[in-house]
Amino acid sequence: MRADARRNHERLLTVARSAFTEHGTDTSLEDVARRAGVGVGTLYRHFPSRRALISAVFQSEADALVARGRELLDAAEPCAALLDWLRALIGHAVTYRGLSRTLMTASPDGSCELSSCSVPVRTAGGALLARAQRAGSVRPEVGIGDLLQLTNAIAIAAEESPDDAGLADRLLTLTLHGLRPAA
Amino acid sequence: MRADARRNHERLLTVARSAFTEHGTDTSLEDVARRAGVGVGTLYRHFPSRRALISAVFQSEADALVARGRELLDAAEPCAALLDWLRALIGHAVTYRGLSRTLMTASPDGSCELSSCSVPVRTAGGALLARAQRAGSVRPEVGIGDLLQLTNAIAIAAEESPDDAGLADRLLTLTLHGLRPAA
DNA sequence: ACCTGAACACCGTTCAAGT
DNA sequence: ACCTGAACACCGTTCAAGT
Repeated sequence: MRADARRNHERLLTVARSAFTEHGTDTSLEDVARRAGVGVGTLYRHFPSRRALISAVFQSEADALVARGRELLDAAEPCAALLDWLRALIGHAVTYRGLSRTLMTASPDGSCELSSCSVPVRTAGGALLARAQRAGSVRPEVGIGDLLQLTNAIAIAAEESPDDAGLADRLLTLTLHGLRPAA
Repeated sequence: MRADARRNHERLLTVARSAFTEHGTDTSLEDVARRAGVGVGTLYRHFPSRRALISAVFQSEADALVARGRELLDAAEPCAALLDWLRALIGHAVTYRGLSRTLMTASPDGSCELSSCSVPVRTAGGALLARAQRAGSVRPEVGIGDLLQLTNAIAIAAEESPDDAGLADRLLTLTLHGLRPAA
């Protein structure tokens, strides 16, 4: 890659990250290009679709989530570890408004642009869930796919109610109660 | 209201209803106007915003939900009645893709265009929830606001996974488990 | 090899002119 | 009193021309 191309690539990522934080992932791509000091065409050359750009921006957060998941596998309380991790997931989703929506549409197999983010995240969550299930603190019939969809749904609810700061946590707690096996 | 104005109003409602069913509530308003045989300006005269149009279309479903809620207040099992009603709510939301999103942003007080729909629905749900709580089958600290936000969130997850027909039901079941008081 | 930005298509919304 | 549709603003995406 040519030096200027590489610089443009990185500039676009930086600008896109802050634009997504400020205005959500639906922000104007024209605006991103302008703020990065490049033509729109250059943006499309580097990131052929909005999803590709979102994916690239989210990649580092996804890595962090996977790393956090690995740490939490050693935590004392498997169920609390799972909750912590889901909270972290929601935190990322709320930072980039609209991300949850994009993640929800990412198919579980590796077929779309978001797979490089969503598949490892899914795997990390799956490990935490399985551990909590082995410990008997989560119902065995719950799947990681369902749990992630529900968590993303909660993130969307939180995005839409910015004035209710505790909502996501309350809904997550409710969900966690639902995960516990019947007595 | 003049006769032609009344006819236009009804035509717009009919067309909007089917357009929302086909393409979701994000459908092109220009298209709705065209299919109704009126100019765009006429659409805006009758419904000054997209939300106003959505609200008008949803009004009759909201009425139906309220009626269903009243019936279910006499059902034998308070908790099962609540579940039935939430399922019905999700059904409406899935029919009009995007509706849940709009409903989620409707404030609980009567301040926005959607209040004429959302407030009565909220009240109906609140009655069913309160009954289940009095019967001791739902945790007392859960509020109707949180429950509706979560239900709408589940509806969004279902919309985004059209290939997984059972998703909404599974997530709703999970939630209902969470509502049960700790043993 | 990469970049630019004009060009095209599309949509939401408004408003002057018409009936 | 109501309707029409052209006009404006905005955005996503493509591609011919430039370096």
